[in-house]
Amino acid sequence: MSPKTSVHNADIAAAFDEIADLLELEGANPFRVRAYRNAARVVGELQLDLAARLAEGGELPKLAGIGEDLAAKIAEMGATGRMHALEELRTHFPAGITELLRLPGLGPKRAAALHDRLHVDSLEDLKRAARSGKLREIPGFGERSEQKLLEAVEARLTKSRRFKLAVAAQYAEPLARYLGATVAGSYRRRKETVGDLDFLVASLDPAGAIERFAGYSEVKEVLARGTTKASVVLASGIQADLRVVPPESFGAALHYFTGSKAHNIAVRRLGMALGLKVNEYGVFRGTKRIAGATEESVYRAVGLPYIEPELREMQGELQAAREGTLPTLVALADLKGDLHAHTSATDGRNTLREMALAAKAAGMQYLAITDHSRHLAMARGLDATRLARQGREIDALNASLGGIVLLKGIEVDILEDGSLDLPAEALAKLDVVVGAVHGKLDLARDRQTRRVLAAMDSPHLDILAHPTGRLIDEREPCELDMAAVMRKARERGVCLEINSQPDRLDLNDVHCRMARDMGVTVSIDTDAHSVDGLADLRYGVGQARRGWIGKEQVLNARPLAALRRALGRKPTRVKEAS
DNA sequence: GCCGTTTTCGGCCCGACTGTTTTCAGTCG
Repeated sequence: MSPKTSVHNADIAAAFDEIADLLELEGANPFRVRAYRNAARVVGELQLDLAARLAEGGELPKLAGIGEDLAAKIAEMGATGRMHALEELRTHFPAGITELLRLPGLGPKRAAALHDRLHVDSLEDLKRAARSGKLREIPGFGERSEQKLLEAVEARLTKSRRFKLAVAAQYAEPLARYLGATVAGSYRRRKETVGDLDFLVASLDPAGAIERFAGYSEVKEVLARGTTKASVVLASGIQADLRVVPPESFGAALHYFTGSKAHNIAVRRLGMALGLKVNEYGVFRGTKRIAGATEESVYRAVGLPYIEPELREMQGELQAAREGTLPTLVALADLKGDLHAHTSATDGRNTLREMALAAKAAGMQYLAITDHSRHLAMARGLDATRLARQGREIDALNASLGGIVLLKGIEVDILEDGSLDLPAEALAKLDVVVGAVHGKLDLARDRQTRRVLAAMDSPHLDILAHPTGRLIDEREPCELDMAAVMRKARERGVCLEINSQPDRLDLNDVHCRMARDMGVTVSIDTDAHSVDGLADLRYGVGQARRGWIGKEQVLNARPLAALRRALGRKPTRVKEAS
């Protein structure tokens, strides 16, 4: 087989991560492990498709943290679809062992102990061992960790496998291009994770389209194959369905396969009330097709204006459509800049200058540099002195670069008592202060809420970053009274961030809608840790759109002058935090 | 395993927290 096109950056990243896991279990040199982890992150974030580049006979670009050895492993995987070193390592351990490491509170040392002493090799094994009370008998474990692990493993086992939107995109986009297809389903609705991929092709030659689909180089297994539809599993494990319809049905089919199911049912019901039949082939009066070539025509036939895919969740969109009050959703092109980004001064990988040039190339008017503050030791967070020095560097760059303005900022830690991790004098000199909770994510709800509300009472805080701290499928959101946070945000003129990192998407869609309904301004930011991270903005935009948010409610949809006015005009402190 | 040399070896972001220990290893960010 020629798997050249079937390897994506996400696959290479996953292989490196798995090697890192297995090396850790073996007790390998931690710096070697870190090299693999770092490489996984670099490759995973990269916008350039490495295997495609290699397949075209191109050279691997020089990437920071990828030396001779790792480059050879990437090349091997690009050429063969496999990585020998990984397969060799796998033979040292049972297959399920790495999923244990994904559990919070379980690292390589204790996972190895479980394996060695209890033969726990999978989530199922762990559940049994924890239930039988055997875990607590192992040194390093106790009653409490037994209980916590049991909860974690049960939560994990009840979740079906879904792919994060940005990962799914790596598989969906090349296949859509290959087929000349549109991706429908929850992918088109920009849900944060997707279960499978739905492709739609308008063609008078369905057999040819099906043939081409089944012959795609990444197809691992053909589950079903008919004359107008087929289902396959791709090498990545994601299921892909193709439906082929004639052009006159394309809009109806696109509507049908975009969903959500509840939205479709409601639209069909509207049609029925008008004596119409709505299905994936069109809108029919009796046997006469009266609409279906475009989605607009389908909606028009049932008496509605076009409804954007992100809104089709039965969250009031039909009523709003009837009343003519559908929102005009924010679009990527509306955003004028980014207010949360890191540099190599802390845990970013690119310099100030590189970030500035990349933001300019991406068409941004401004980019706020918001490195971490001192409390985040792991990131070598900035103290007031280093922050001031960075400010001078920014002044110099702003004087020399054209076409992009760097704003001076900080991602300041919100400490456990709600105070900010830098002195007020230092914060007062900045253009924008982004505050975030990093440690102590597991405080009880009332304490966590008090902490965040107190931080928002600071006259310096402009934006509350990734408000819940969740990591999709990895870490639960912290316990927070979001309604109280939103009320405080509105009262204090603090913006809530929609963090665009594909692992975060925090605020999530529900909270975005809440912010919209409560009139809270949001800021859609990348939290980029590299120049490639700037491209994640579209994922934040997707969540904002799912939350009905329009550009007037987005801080960084404002041009620079208006942004500066907004940042400078905060309500005065209303009352001290108690 | 990478990197940058002080050029072929030695350093590599490190402090806080937790539950377990009784002085700290493991985990996290």
